[in-house]
Amino acid sequence: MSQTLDKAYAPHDVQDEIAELWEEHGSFHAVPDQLKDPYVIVIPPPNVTAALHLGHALNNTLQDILVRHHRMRGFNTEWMPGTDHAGIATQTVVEKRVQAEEGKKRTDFERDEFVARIQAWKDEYEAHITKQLVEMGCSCDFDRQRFTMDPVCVAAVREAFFRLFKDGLIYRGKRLVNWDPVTQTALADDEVEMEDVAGHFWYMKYPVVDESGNDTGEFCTVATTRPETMLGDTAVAVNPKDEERAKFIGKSVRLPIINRIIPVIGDDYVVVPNAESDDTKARFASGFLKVTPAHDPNDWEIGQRHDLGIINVMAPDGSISVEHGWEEIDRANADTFLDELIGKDRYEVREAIVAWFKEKGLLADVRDYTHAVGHSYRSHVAVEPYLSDQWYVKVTDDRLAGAALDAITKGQREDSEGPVWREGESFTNGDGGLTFFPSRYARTFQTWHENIRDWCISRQLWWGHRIPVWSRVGLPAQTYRPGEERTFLKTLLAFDAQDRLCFQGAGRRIESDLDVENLTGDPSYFACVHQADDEEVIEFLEANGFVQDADVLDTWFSSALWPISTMGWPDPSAFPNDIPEGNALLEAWNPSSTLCTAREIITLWVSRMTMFNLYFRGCLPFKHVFIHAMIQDGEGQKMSKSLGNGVDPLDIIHSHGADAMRFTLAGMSTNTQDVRLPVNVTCPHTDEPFEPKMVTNKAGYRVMAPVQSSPKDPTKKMVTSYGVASGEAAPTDKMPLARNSSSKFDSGRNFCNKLWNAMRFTISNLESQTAGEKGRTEQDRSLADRWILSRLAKTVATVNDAISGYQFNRYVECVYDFFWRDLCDWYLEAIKPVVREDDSAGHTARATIAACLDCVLRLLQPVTPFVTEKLFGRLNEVIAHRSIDGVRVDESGLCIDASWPDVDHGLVDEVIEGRFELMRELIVTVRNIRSKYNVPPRDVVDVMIRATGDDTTTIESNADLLATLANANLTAIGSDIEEPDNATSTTCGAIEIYITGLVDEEAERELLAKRQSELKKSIKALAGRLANRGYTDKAPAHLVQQTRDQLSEAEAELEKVSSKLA
RNA sequence: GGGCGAUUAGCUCAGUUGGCUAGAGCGCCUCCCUUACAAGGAGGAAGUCACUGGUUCGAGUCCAGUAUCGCCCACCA
Repeated sequence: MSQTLDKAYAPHDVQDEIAELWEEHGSFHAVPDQLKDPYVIVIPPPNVTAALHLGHALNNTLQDILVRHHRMRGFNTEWMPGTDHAGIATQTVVEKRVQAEEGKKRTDFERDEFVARIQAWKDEYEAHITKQLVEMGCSCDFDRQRFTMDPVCVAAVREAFFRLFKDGLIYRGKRLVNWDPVTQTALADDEVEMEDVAGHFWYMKYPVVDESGNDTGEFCTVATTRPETMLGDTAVAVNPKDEERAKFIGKSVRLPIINRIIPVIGDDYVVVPNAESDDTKARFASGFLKVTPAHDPNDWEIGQRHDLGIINVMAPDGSISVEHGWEEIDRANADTFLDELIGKDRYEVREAIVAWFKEKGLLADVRDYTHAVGHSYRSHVAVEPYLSDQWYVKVTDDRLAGAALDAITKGQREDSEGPVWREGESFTNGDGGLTFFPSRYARTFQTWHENIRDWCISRQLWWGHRIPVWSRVGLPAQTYRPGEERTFLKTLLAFDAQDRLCFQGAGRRIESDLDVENLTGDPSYFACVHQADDEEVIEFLEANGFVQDADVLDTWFSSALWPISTMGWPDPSAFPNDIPEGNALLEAWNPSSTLCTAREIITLWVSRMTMFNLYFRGCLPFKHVFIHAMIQDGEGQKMSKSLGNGVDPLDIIHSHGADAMRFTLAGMSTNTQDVRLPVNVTCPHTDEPFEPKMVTNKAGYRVMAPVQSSPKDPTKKMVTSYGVASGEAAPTDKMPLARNSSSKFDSGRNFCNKLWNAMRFTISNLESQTAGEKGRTEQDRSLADRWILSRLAKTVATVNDAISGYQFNRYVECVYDFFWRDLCDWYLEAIKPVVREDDSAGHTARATIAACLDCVLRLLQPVTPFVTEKLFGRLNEVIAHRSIDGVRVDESGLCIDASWPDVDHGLVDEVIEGRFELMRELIVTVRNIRSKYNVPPRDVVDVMIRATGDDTTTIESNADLLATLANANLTAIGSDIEEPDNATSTTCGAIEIYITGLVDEEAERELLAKRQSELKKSIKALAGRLANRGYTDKAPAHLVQQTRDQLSEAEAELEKVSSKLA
């Protein structure tokens, strides 16, 4: 039944109803369809750490625009949603929450028990995120929603790990991790906070020795901020270019206290001292660098380059220890002073060592020095670089990084060699290479791969994919009888032959009997188990003293597989409930069409997906990478939960509606890299705005304090520390957070309302008349009809072009201009007198407006789906068949399933547009006069017009437009009109306008004088340009001609204006 | 330190192979509640396009440098 539309668009009355409608129709679901071209987007899975913020809202709005657009164009369209387990971030949040609410630490729980806690958090946030997506109107195929730890994804992770392990692309290596000695856990880089510390540079003298170990009397004076690590020094380095000190290279020094003889080596890394330098380091450097590979990342690198020894001098709690990697001989040779240091804290030892050097006369100098030191965000103590064993993916291999480089599309790769993908191994869809939008980001991708380092994939966490490797590492030494061991290994080989297991020993793969025979009693085998559920293999290993690695994989390992794990790779048939289509999914939808993401993730994610997809499936994960802007707050900081400045899209939906939010966000999506979005806070109970308080967050930025209102007293606002990132309270429970909003979204809301009312007007007119078959043909069209259809044809073309080039702001602005500035401001006003008439003009106007508005709804469906769907349904009730000559639109029950407008380019008519433009200028000129003379809106003015040629015909035959739009009655027109006495006169280009009955000399002179000065200025500029020989000779002929025309027109008008003033 | 980007109206931003007499939304000023819409309509004011040079007939647009700001990566003996 036909409903009446309310006077204003109320999003909340419409959104739920429309969302249900889409769900009933299953409009979001897709199955592979060979008859259609695929259009597939796999969502960048948001972290389950926290609710989505406006950055996600932008990301998802743009994806939804692409998806809805392609769906309407008839593509086999799939948008696959899901979430990421976000290892460290999620575990941290839950740890904080448990600590805050129960006062317990993670280590107070069993591993399984704590993982269950995290799982519960994940369930809660996954539900919230899904709700946010639904409310935003995202047309994701929720039937296929995935999570990075779902069984399908687990299977993919196991397969990928196993294959890489088997192919020698996963290996075990040493790495310095950020170690927190208090909580005794490793920290991710982003959990380390830099704090400036007022410390010292100590200059310590190491005696140089000769071949027999006797002091030569020379010294190398090293400069350090961390004297305590000297116990682990294994070299002193100098820069070979350092003329003064290079002579020491090749000599040796005796490390004080320890009496270890260590070499002096040459390495470019060392800074040459320079007291005048701008570089602080050069001013403080001594030229001799103590090298402690076990306790400093750079020293580690140097150690690798020079094959130096690695001596860890600390226990996990940060005390000095000789139990974690010392040679016995070092202890034996050391001074007894060492015994006094063992077991003491690193800072205590620092002072003791400095005192010792001073006492022995080996302390050359001490200088104050303030520098940044990494601190644990948890315990706030200085982080210790700590040596540990980790798993690595050898991404430096050509099969990974090399393949990713080759994937960059021709023209976006710097060295211009183009795609180097091998002959015969064409990309699945033959589309060429990986293409970035905007193209500059291809460079980020390229440089990353050119400088890539092996990827450390193990994390000391509980939440994530457990590393599928079993070993005896770290267990008490066992006795192995060689014979039994051989039998054991041969059993492993048998499993290997069945592809159920793969193992490495002594750093390489063991795959034959010969390898087994050659093993020389080193029991540190690493066995990778292929299938997660292969109990037989696991039991066998564990029965032989093997235990599974305690670590989990880096989150990005499973994310890297996202485009294929979501589709069931490697074996979809194992998951018939999740993927009933089997292999058809991967075949049809991998590679996907577009990855839509933010630039921060190019290295972490885009790179790894590309490498893995190419390696495992031989094709790209996606063909286009679209990088959109980052949303910043009003202070220019990135919007993120951890900074406490995130805004929940549901807040904006509350204040402005989902469509308004989407419309504004899409309109902000320019090709710049940052967008600022100032927000203000409203009280949740009254929506009254109030001034937010600014606070300093942990990163040292000034941010808006999150605000909550007290549940007892809604009018009382309280500033609290932000809930979500710090793991305090979920936004859905306890006290409601105050809502954020921003006037930026007003334009979107206003637009939706305008659309709503334009439709109300149109429908009322269509209802009042039979909306039949009349008026659809070309020949009955008026100037206004033809003009608006010409504009429509151009608009559709521009929209198509904008969307295919990911120019979302252009798309939105273009439809905005057409709908508001052309259709509403001019066309609707122009047809008002005729639109209700039962004549040819009326029929044509009705058919034209119905077709135009139908097209507007379709063009806008991708960006404002709710309001357009609602109005589309309403329009359907009034008139189902809306195609007219040149404009083809199908009859569809739902806008989401409707066809994209098909408009003949032949409707574009520049002559018609020129005529309408003439009328428009005329009307604006008359309005301008009316305004200056304060003529009341209802009063009709009489105008006489002097014009020539075509202009006369155009104006005469469109006098109705003048009457309707300027409330002006054309009394006379012609080339021979004489200026009446009782009239005010003005010019509009070559046309002269007299408005009779209006006489105000002063006002008229004022207007004319203003016009005169404008014309003079213009003439001066134009004439100046033409006087320049360079311009007339070299500029394109049509431009020169245009300038001449403009000049003569302006001169003619100036003459008229001046004569009136005279 | 390496890379990327920004600087245009009071605010937030457009301006895609140089042709601009520089635009939009919000805000501001004047008038209008005219039966689609006051979340609206008509009219208006407002910018040495960060600065300095260069290329060009012509620079907001291209090049070099300076200043300020932001992001990513690496790092801080």
